[in-house]
Amino acid sequence: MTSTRATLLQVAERAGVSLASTSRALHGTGASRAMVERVRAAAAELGYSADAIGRSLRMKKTFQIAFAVADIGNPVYVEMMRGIHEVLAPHGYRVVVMTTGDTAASAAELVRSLNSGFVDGMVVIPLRTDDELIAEIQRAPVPVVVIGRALSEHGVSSVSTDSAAGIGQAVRHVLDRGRRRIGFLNGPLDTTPGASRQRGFDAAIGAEGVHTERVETEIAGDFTVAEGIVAARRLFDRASGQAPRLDAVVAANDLLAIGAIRAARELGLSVPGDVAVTGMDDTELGRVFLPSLTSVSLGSAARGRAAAELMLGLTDDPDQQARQIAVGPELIVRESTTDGAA
Amino acid sequence: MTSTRATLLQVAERAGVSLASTSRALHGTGASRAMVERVRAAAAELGYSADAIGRSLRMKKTFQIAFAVADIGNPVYVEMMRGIHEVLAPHGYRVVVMTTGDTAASAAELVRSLNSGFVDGMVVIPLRTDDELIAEIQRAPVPVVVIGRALSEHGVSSVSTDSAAGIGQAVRHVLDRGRRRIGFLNGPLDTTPGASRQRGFDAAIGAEGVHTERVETEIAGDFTVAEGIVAARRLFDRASGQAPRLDAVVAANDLLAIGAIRAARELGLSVPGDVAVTGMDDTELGRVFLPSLTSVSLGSAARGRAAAELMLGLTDDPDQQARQIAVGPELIVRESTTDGAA
DNA sequence: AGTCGGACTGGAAACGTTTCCAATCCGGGT
DNA sequence: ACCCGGATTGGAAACGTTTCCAGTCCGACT
Repeated sequence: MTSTRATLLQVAERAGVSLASTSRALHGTGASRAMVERVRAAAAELGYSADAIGRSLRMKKTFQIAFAVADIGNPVYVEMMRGIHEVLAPHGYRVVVMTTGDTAASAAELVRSLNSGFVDGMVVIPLRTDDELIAEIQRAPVPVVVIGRALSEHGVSSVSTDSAAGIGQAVRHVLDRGRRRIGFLNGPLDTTPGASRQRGFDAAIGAEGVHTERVETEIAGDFTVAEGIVAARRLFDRASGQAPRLDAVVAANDLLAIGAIRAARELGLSVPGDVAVTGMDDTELGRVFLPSLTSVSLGSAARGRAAAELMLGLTDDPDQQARQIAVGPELIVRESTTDGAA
Repeated sequence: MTSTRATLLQVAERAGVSLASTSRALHGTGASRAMVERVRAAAAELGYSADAIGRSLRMKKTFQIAFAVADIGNPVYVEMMRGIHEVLAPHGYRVVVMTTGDTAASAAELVRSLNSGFVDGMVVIPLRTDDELIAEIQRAPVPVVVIGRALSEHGVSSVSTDSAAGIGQAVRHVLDRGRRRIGFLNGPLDTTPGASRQRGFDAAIGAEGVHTERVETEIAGDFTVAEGIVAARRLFDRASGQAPRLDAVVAANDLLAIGAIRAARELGLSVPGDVAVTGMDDTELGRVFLPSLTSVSLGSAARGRAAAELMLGLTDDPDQQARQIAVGPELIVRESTTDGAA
């Protein structure tokens, strides 16, 4: 019952050999069979286990990767974290979670904190991106991988997904099902996802050969169910007095979509009978909801895994060229746009 | 554009003062006004920021706390992590996430890994607990706080909740609403939550003055929606041929509850009309579900915060007496047990 | 038998920080 | 003018590990 942990030096003394040999014997290279055995025995007797800090100091490697998001607790981020952890853990890396806050400046500060060297790299999902943040990423002392916008022009490694194209898939899907009066429920336009999804919607509606009777866009205060309900009410209200009621709502994420469904129910509208609803992100929430939610999967776990793979490559060779990986969106059709009749 | 980060020694040379004074000036105690200014200036010019590893080695403190759960990704754990992070971050602690795997042995191994000293403490949520795990916790070189079972008798700090009492609240609630044919949908009995919730259910049903017409228990293979659906089908099937159909299902967590609702819908049963359903954990999933889910809140975020507070106390004084905190369960009534008629 | 080379070992330095201890400085009281 | 003490300062050690370098040993080849 030693109150203090055994050190390598103590193992060395116990085994009656030098510190250097002890290290070699335990770490594994260039030690004789006999030496290894002898040292192992001594280490076992003392219950030795190597100190991570001492090792880190000497090796200049912490075996830790930071994962920074605006809000741990958001299901999408959680799934990414799971993906990241899944890839990194088998390689001996620990994952440190951090929160960026929701401004680009606070994210930049977090990136700057990498200077203290507590981690070998960082995977970050900035809600908003500006030049300062990009500059900070470029001058970071360890590899940084961005999940979100593709940043090839800045020489930053990133994992992106074409959420604009994803919204396009959703729009075409509801058009295919004969809907012509379409509402788009988006989140704040000054966020990265908000901006690109708006772009995707406008492009899809404006595309060659698309015929609609009515198109409305409404912006929610945030990407949450609560804000989704409020904004969806406005959307339906706006559409009410006038002639044709909306028969489809394309939402910028699953939470907003669920908000839309709840608002529709309040008005006595059935989903998908009166109004079809699509979400985005393919969260568990949407999967188990009633009706289950048609949603555009952006491959959260896949993006997390991809980011982790990129990171592993960069930690091996920090000077390698920045790479971009794109994960394709995929429409998952479920009950909220299809029930009974085709 | 120095390719390598500045070290304290470089700052000292630049300022033309000793290493010791430089450290004091930046860290803050026992340095003259002039010295502080001089060193600060030099540090700023070099873009110096202290190396976390060097500091950790010397101070024997990592400013990191581990959070270990079976499965990051489970909404309940995520909320706890958020609570933990919320309390710890302002004190300068980082949170390292780790997965225990679902056996007691693998959790024990994780606790043993604390010997490498990469972290100042650990908050762990063991799915299963055995003597080895407890022993490992007791001999850990840093404070360990357990969320789950109260472990006062072993001198282990823990944050617990009386989920048995919580199930009791749910049972009484459905009884109050006139339901008499009650099914209990539980998860595996060899898990900590499974065991105590079963105990709570049995106690509530067996309590003085409780009148029921029918009581059934069904065990799902896991605490998931998918397993919940399967087990709920068995529950309803079992009840079918015979006379009175179940009019309430008490589920051991929200995921199982949602599984029960889906299974009920398959059979054409309305919720809460034909069958009332309660969950446990008060997850966002349940909050936004349709119908919104009556659920027993075990205060996930609150337990996370409490565990973090305990941890802060222990890192200040590792030898202080182990403490136990209990967070009371609270029934949150929503649509799945009440709609229209009282 | 003498030399060469490979395999192994030990000494010592280095990673970047904080802090103990001794030394220096300065002003004020005698 | 001298000494005392508080306030600052610098030197050096220490935290625990890995790894460079030089040295030792031993078998094998000429």
